[in-house]
Order: sequence, then C-alpha cells, then structure tokens
Amino acid sequence: MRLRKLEVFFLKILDATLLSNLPPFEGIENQDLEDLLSLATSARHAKGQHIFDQGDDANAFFLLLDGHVRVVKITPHGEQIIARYISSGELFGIAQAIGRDTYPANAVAAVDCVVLSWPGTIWQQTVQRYPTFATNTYAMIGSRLQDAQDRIVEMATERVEQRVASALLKLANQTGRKTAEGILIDFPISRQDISEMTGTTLHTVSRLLSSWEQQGLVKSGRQKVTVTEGHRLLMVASGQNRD
Amino acid sequence: MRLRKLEVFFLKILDATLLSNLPPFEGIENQDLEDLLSLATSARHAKGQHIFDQGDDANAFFLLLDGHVRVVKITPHGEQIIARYISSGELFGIAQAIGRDTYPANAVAAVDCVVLSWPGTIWQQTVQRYPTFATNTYAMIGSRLQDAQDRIVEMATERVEQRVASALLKLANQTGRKTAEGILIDFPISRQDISEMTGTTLHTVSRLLSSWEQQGLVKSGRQKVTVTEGHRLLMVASGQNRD
DNA sequence: CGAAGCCTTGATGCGCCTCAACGTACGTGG
DNA sequence: CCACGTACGTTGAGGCGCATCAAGGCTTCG
Repeated sequence: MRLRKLEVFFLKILDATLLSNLPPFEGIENQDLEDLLSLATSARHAKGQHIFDQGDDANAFFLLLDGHVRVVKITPHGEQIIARYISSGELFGIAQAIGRDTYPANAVAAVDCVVLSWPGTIWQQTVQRYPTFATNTYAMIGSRLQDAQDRIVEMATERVEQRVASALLKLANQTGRKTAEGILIDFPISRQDISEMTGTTLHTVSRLLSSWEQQGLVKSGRQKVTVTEGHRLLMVASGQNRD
Repeated sequence: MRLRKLEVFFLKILDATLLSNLPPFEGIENQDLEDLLSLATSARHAKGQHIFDQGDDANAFFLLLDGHVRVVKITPHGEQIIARYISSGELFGIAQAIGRDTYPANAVAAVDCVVLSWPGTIWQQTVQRYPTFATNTYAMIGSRLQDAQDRIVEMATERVEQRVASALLKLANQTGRKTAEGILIDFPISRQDISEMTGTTLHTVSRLLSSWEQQGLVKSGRQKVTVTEGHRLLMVASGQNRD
C-alpha cells in the first residue's frame, strides 16, 4: 500500500503540477515550476533515517513530498526536544533563508518519506527570481516564530496536563485522520515523543493518557493516539477541567 | 544627561549616517538611506509608554534609535511573558515581514526611547528595492527564531536556577555596561521582569539573587543587577555548580 | 523464541509555587 | 522638603505537581 503511494509520486515527479498546489509555490507560473523542479533531486528516506543532523553544513534545502519528518534538537546533556513535525507539502531545512550555514536540529523520518532537495547555493537567486516564493516562505518562517513564541508562553504558564492536551490537539488538527473512533494522529508517536514535545517525562504522559482514556477523551495504544472527544480535551488544555 | 543624548539624535535625524552603521541597513548606499529616512517619522516615548499593543493593526514598523524596549506577551489569563528586549539599533514591530496584520505582543519603553517608524505599506517595496536590507532582516528574524527555539529547549530541560542565570548573562552580554563592580544591566529591571523572562515567580528570583549576592556572583538592588563573577554565574547556568 | 522497545503503575522526594507578612526605596503633592 | 502612598524587595512556612526511582507486563521483530 505504501509502495503504491510512492510510485504515484515518482510517476509525477517531473510534473510541475506536483508543486503548484503546495503552499510554498502558490502563485508561481508552471514554466517556472518546471525550471525549479529540474534543479531538484528526489530521495526516499526510510522510517528512522536522518535526513540531516544538527550541526551539519547546510548545503541543501528540502521539500517533504510524502510522509512526516520529526525535527529534533539535542541538548549538550543529550536530552532530545522535538521542535516540530513537518507534514507533506512543507519546506524544511531552510537554513539559508535565515542566514545560517549549519542546520540547527536533526531531521528524522517519522515514517517512510519522499523528499525533494535543492542545493543551498540556489536559495538566493530563487527568492530573488520568485518574489511570491519569497513572500510565502518568509510568512511561513514568521508563523514558525509565532509557534515558538506561543510555546514559550505555554511552557512558562501552563501545567503539564494542559501542555500535553494542547500538543495532542495540535497534532490532531495538523495531521489527524478521521476514523470511526475519532481523530487519529497519522503517524507513529510514542509516549516519549509526546514528552519531548511538552517538556515532561514519558511516565507523566503515560499516566495522563491512561487517565484520559478512562474518562473517554482519547483512545491510545502502542505508538498511536486517537482523540475521541476533542471538546473535552480542549477544556483540559485550557485548564477548565479543574473544579 | 539623557536630554543631551536625545538632542544629539534630533540634530542628526536627517543624516543618513545615522542609519548606515546599524546592522539592518548595512550595505545600503547613502542616497538610498536618505530616501528611506525621508519616509520615516521619529517619536519619543517616555518610560513605561506602550509603543504598540498586542492585537493592534500592524500599520507601521519601527527602528529603535535610543533606549530599550520590552516586548511582552499577555496570556488569556492575564499573565505576562517577556519575549525579548530590543536594544538601540534594532528593528521591531515588523509584523509585515512575517505576513501578519496585527502585532503579536506589546512593545513597552523600558526607559525613555527614541523611535523611527515607517508606514507598513512600504515594507514590500522596501525589501524588493534593497535586497541587502531584506537579507539582513530575514537573517535577524532567523536568529530570533533560533533564540526562541533555544529558549524552548531551556524551559524544557533546565531548572529555574539555570534559566535565571542564563537570562542574566544574556542581558549582561547584550546590554551590559562595564562598571567598577562588574557588568551592569543597563536599564531598570525588576525581580518580576526577570521572572517573566524565565517562567518563574518574583519570589524565586529574589531568593536566587540574594543567595548569589551572598556568594559574590552578583550585586543587585532595586531594579538593578550587576554581574560581578560572570564565570561562576556561567557555571550555575550550565548546572555545574551542583556537587 | 529471545531480545529490545514500548507502556504501565506504584512509591518517594524535592523543586518551586503559593500564601503571608513585613521591610525599604521612590516620587509626588501638600 | 517632608509625609504619605505605592511599587519593589525579602524572607519564612507549607504544600503540591511532577520528576525520579523501581519493577514488571506486553508487543514487535529478527
């Protein structure tokens, strides 16, 4: 099943319409997209594979065509923090855009992925030639900055319970797939992953999920979470569940 | 003394060399700077005054010529979080750059300030006309994104003691002024301000400063902090002070 | 079938918040 | 210039949220 999905992408790989519907390339002419595509390289990355690592020379930037990528920061003490998840259609590893020459985090395939990449050297000319691409990209960076600031506020003011609930809701909204039972987060995610997104421990996440499952807010299993009662989970996220 | 400083600025206000040494305008021709300046408005803001507020329509962007500006986020529950301090020479309130139409935070004069502002409508044409300005600006946004990510990692992995020490060191490096006793943070900053930068309470900050003062790492008074032993404070920040 | 990875659940302790009370410096108007 | 009010700072006592330590069950994969 997964293979079939990938084959479709490879068949379309030279077709500009592949890009034209993606947010970063909105508003760019088809001919220009063809030109861009001709400079790109496509690659598969198996689940768990590192696409690049924190500190590597940033000699390319990337577009995720299919799959999910986890962006992970490593602290000097070896702890991991998940900065964000990249969904298909998103740019990532765009160190050039922000004037860096090394990547600030690891990018790891959360599932098997298909990725396009361009040499970093063409970044400057690309943003200059396609102003709408530049605008789209910087708007995206802006929204990531916002996300980061919001997360700081969250970490500073909310309890673990609220942060974990928010994180699940965000994932469900971003990448959720509707099932009979509710909204399933569409890639394997462990208790530990969730704890690394929220600044807590896997133990606490496990306890929270157990408790929420008892109350019917979520259903969860091995590397799998389904939000069944978004409403009530949202109340937990906003702290309104305390008496 | 402060007045004299301001007068100097007003005398120079029409001089392009005022901008030419500032990072955002590095590499732009003097004539172009004159043009830019002719579109700008200058204003004084007394200490405590709000330059703009979270949620306001973003109809201008700003350059801080003199003073210090505190960027503050307000949570739905009314708590305040200090996102960053702006030093003189920095751009701020550049919502246009990241595709926003409202400001994401309050900007408050931490001391009496002199500020240039441009109408937001000229942002697009400005970045297109002056590519180096665009590059400089987006590099700065990138470094703010980095800062934010680093702060998330800090909040997720470090204890309060370390975060407060880091915050003081960062302030001392950014805006420190050398005195006989050590490096003085060059604007009024309260225990509460520090707590709002680090996600803790003014009580805990007070206790930490008292303890550090006893150990000779800092000297502090009302709205005033001097780092006397940066070395040892850095060890606290990195957690190496625990036995 | 064994090993490794993921998950659960209990017991314990401590870091830091919360609540409380009081001291001290500033500035503002009489 | 003094008196008062307000903002800022200190310090103690108590308790809670969550990390930490510990042990064991379950699934998946080679």
